Amino acid sequence: MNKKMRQEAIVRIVETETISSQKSLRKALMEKGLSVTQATLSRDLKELGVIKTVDDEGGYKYAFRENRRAPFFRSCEVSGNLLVVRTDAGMAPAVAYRIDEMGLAGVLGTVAGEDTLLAVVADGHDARQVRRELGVRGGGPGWRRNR
Amino acid sequence: MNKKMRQEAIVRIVETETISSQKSLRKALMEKGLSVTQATLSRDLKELGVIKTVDDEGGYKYAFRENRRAPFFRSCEVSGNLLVVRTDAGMAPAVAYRIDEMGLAGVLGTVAGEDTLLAVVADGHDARQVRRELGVRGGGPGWRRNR
DNA sequence: GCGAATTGTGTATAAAATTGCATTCTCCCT
DNA sequence: AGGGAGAATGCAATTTTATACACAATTCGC
Repeated sequence: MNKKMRQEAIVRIVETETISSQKSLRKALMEKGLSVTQATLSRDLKELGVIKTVDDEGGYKYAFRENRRAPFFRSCEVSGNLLVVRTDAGMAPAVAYRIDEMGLAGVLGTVAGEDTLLAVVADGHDARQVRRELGVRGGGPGWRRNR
Repeated sequence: MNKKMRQEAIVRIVETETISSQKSLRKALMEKGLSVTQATLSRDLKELGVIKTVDDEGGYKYAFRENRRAPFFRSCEVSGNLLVVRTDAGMAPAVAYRIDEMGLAGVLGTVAGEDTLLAVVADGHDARQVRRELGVRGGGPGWRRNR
């Protein structure tokens, strides 16, 4: 998929270069052979949690917002009535706890290992729908770790 | 001096209300009897380090750029050779894991309950220093810096 | 107190970001 | 394979934000 590659490229660029407008980010992507409109960048940045901050010496610069949703979240797939959620090592119990806490109607319960957890979806509920309710966007590891 | 008052008002508004454009911030200031142009707000926000972030439910919202701690992190106090870290419910193991992962020289080990964890600091190391290394900002709420 | 330098602000405008809408692409289900 | 639901995206228009310039206010050295 293309969105994924593009967003990965954006992550890299934002991390390594000083970018201060979507236009110049677009240019940087062009140079990597990725063509995209500025509107899409606006959406990507929102999705990735990239914000325009003020750097210490008075300029504007894009950066990742901290407080990202769940830094430890890796991916979430559907299999039958199960959600298989992968997390950073050791984080599965915490994520499971959070899911339980949300009290989604369709979730019967969760069981967590170290970096994987299963959420069991009730008969009559759509696992895919539950996944959506969990707020899982683009599926895969678009979610970035802490540093 | 008026700038000071105005900026204090801005701080208060940004902290307490959900503002997502300079125009609506301007309106909020109007209601407090402070009249100012959008251009000045742009400059004020830059100066105060207020940025437009993406909130958890997909909207834009102004916030201070300094408030950058993990959402699950609540507080961290020092007592003797212990760090007592409070977290959101269920998150303590995950946080403990992260601290272990950092491999700080002064940390002998951690033990986590549900929303609290202890990190044991080795003799000869300063717990306060370790706390700093964990990236915990200076004491108490309301913390903010302006260069 | 007086001029020079610095700082603050408004106006107008340029630059940047967001969004409604239409279209296309991708899965997933039968 | 075919169809339908969502997701992704471009385009265009709009909204939002930043800044160049001019001028007023304040501060600082004397």
